[in-house]
Amino acid sequence: MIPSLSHYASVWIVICKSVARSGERLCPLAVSAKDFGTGQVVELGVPKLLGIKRPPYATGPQALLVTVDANEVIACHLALGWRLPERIVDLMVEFRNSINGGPLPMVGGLTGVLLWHGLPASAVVCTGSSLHQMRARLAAIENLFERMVGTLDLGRALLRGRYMCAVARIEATGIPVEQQSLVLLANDWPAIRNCVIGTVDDGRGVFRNGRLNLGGFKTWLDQQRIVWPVLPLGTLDLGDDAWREMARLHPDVRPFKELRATLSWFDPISLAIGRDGRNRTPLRPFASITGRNQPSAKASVLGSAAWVRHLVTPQNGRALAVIDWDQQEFGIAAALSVDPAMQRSYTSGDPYLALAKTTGAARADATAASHPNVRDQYKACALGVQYGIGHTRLARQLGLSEIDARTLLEGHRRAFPRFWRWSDGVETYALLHREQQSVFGWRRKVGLDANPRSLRNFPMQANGAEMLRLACCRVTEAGISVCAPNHDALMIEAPVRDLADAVATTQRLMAEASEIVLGGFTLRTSAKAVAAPERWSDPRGQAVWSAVETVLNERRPPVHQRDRTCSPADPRTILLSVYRRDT
DNA sequence: TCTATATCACCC
DNA sequence: AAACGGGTGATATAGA
Repeated sequence: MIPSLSHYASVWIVICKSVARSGERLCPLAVSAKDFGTGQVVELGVPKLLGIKRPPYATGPQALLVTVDANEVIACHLALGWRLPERIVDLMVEFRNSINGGPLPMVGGLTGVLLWHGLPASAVVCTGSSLHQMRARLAAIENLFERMVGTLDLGRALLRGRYMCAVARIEATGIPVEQQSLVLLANDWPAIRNCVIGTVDDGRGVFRNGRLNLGGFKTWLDQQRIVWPVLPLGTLDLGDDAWREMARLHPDVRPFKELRATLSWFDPISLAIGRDGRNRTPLRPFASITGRNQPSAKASVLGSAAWVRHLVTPQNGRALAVIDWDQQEFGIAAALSVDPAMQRSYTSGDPYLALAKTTGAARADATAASHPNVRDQYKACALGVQYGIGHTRLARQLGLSEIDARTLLEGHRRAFPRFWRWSDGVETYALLHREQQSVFGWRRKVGLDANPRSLRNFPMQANGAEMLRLACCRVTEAGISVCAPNHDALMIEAPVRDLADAVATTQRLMAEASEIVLGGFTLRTSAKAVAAPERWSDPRGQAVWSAVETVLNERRPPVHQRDRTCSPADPRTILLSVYRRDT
């Protein structure tokens, strides 16, 4: 046995074969495992697998499980009712961590990793019986483990493996969506979309043929006496910033802004909805350079335009809550830079106003209500600094002169000098060591041509991801149903009477996760909840949702029919599966 | 005609 | 040369 593994009673290589239709829970087909010490092999296939009540290998703290898709293995455990492994290492995740930020293998999957390490890969791509393929995979993974084990940071690899348990649980839970509206949308989206456009446009000719009609838009702007930002060539600036700013200044612009996403790419058929009406998408953990999850945007209701979240509705007797860290990245920067002024700003509860006060732009007795504009400017400044914004873009974003934007940024530098020294150090360290890493060892290789703004942002984003992963672990391990993580937030679900407790527990665990990642500095959280039969709502998507709902209501069956279709004996889910695109 | 790249939407 | 980080994805355009 390899020395670093000597205190494990057993080390098992485990692989699974499974199928997962879009939106459905994963379905196990086969499990193969090999005892790394003794060479004993266990092979379970379909019907036998389903009759076995416990895994054919140890799962306690003395047993180490090694795999290349921990999520799949754990999902199989969940589907089979097996207890979950307490110590699991995912070699694909560890490989990704070892090369992250540098060039990727030419080939994806296990094959690419084997080739990268100069190990034979032909056996895992060869055709043959299912059992033969499983054996070839198992042998290849054993080789790979022998090659990688010396370089593994086992403690941190186990933390990432623990997160995979949370991922499998969350993916199995999914987000409840209200199916009648979804079925109506999926059934006739092009027509409904046109009706929604018509409702929002209301005869003004701003939209035509499903897209913004420039002539009609200009006419409407003239009528409204709205002066729209113009690009150097004289054409209207239809970029994101211009829309956002104009929507803020002119409420009538907002519905048009919200409509743009709907027109350009939303398609209800693409949402991955299971027959039980839950939105399940692979979270794709560690898919981004910073270690964030990266679920498919089109398959998830959380990845679509904000109005789509109005489909999220808890089932009867249940309730949902979203809990997010307040100003997470600002808080991380304050903690890691150990900037006392920045930490005081965070702790004050309103970092942006606190910054304005520190610079002298607002008096000590100012409030968000009394100084909304000053607060907005310092908010944009503080958020922009996290991404390394320059004065030109800040000026454009806020409609200020470049001089004024410089003054804002200079105020940030004077208010938080320790943060700026730390940020300089982050960039210097990354370029010197050609590497960055989060507090628990999510690494990124750095080239000398790296974008300095990316280097300076990495600690905030990567440690934010670390914090979210730890929270996912602790909240799911506390027995709370987590529907989805969302970068700085968790969506949880519980029976209505239990929700308050679940929210309180989640908030406590998220606060503790922030302390663990940030060395004692606590981040606040905020919660928003909704109970059945109410639907989730998002102010950003309100206008388009209202139009969608108006169109849908004309198409809903009359109430006496609706009662029938809602009864358990006649599940609407059958309808839904008809419209769902097969994988 | 197909693929690579760029642009512009959205999310955090 | 660009000057706001990390992504997904649809669509348009350029080039083989």
